[in-house]
Amino acid sequence: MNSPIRTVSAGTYDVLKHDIIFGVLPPGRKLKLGPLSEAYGASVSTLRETLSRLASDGFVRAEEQRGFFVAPVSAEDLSEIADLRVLLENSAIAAALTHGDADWEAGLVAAHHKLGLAERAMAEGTGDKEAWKRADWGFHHAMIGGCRSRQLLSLHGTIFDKYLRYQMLVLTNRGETAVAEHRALLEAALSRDIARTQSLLRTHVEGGVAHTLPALRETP
Amino acid sequence: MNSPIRTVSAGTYDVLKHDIIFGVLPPGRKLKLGPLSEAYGASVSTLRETLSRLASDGFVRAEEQRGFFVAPVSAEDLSEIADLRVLLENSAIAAALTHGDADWEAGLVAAHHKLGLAERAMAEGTGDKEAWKRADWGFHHAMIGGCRSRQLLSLHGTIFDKYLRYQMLVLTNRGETAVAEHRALLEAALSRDIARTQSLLRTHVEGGVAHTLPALRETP
DNA sequence: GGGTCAAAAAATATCGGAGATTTTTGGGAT
DNA sequence: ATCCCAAAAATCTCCGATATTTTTTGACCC
Repeated sequence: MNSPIRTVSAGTYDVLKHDIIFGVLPPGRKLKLGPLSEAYGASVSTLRETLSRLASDGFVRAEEQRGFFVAPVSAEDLSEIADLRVLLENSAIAAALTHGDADWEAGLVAAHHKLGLAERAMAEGTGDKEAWKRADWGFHHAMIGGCRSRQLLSLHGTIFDKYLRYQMLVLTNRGETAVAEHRALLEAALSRDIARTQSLLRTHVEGGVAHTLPALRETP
Repeated sequence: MNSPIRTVSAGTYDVLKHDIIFGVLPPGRKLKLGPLSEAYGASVSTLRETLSRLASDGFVRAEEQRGFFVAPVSAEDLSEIADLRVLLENSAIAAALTHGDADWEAGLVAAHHKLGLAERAMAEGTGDKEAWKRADWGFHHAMIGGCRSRQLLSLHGTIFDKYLRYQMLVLTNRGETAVAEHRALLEAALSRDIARTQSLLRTHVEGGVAHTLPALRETP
């Protein structure tokens, strides 16, 4: 086993990003360097580096001479992010369904199985919200993993995380509907039906947005 | 007049990004913190912050414990970036041609006029390569400016800059061809012909790639 | 000649503090 | 009560120094 001697910066980046996505640090929250330094065990200089990176990714807003804030949320922003996710993910789907080999199919089936376990656990109340969403990411990422474009995968990853933050924010579980959509996506992908897979994805994402938007308006 | 009291960090970010895009710092070049600190007039800590941001944007590669490097280039990478540019820009074009108002049309015509001046100056040998490319960016950005999605515009801006680096790297000027393509793009956009504008853009970008790829293989 | 290993050199990652800027506080006038 | 302004507090920005890691050097052995 190789021991990943992570740097402090990389470590706090992960934790901070996680805390933003999963709502520990709510949208708009002022990120004061002093307190954060203590809370996350990194010096102010290191934290600035981390926050600058998160600002580049769009999870943090940096205002010169005024500091850092958790990126705000809005209905328009969610709508833009969802549109971009569909655009990028559908483009990747077209490429992946064209180029995908046996390994890709195997990985996709495996990821769907894990997702199924997580979804069942959630339905029974024994699940972990975070593990569930990680499995969700795993499934979608396995599907587009065969697209052969690092740039596209990288962009999609960032957009997916932004989309995920909105989902975690309102904490909605579409239960059976999402389960059925995931199964349909798997089948369409395995049968290499690009148009159908893309159409299912669009429905999948738009369904999630429709579920999220009302709850979002309550707590802006 | 608002006084732009920029921070050192923001300033070096701009200069560094510029130097990468315009080839002052060639692909793969090791970015040693000490020398850079002297050259760009910022301390090591501040430079780290800047380089981290550029790494997030994809212009710099950061390897833990080993430092920073200018992002490498490759034919595959260019191909991916060009595909993404077409995907994002065409999506924005559809929205902009749907929503664009009088201000949008006026801005587009103005940007095209400026681009024409810059192109003519280049043809006569009196032009500045950098100003020319800025005008190019101005035109394409004016076209998609009416798309109403900040997220999309932001992503497109980054991808455009990456594409631009490849163009500057091989220093090719397609002259008359590009001029004609820009005029055709303007006319198609003003007549709100989405499909035609998108088709023209794809040709425009793929033409640029075709011109860039051969020269790229010579100096990898 | 080529490979190995340890010490030296170089470069990075991190920290704490000094100086500059913004925000808050609180007294006094309208 | 509200507004204004100066002083104080809080905060950000930046730098130089220290600790840790990687790379280079070169002596030694096979």
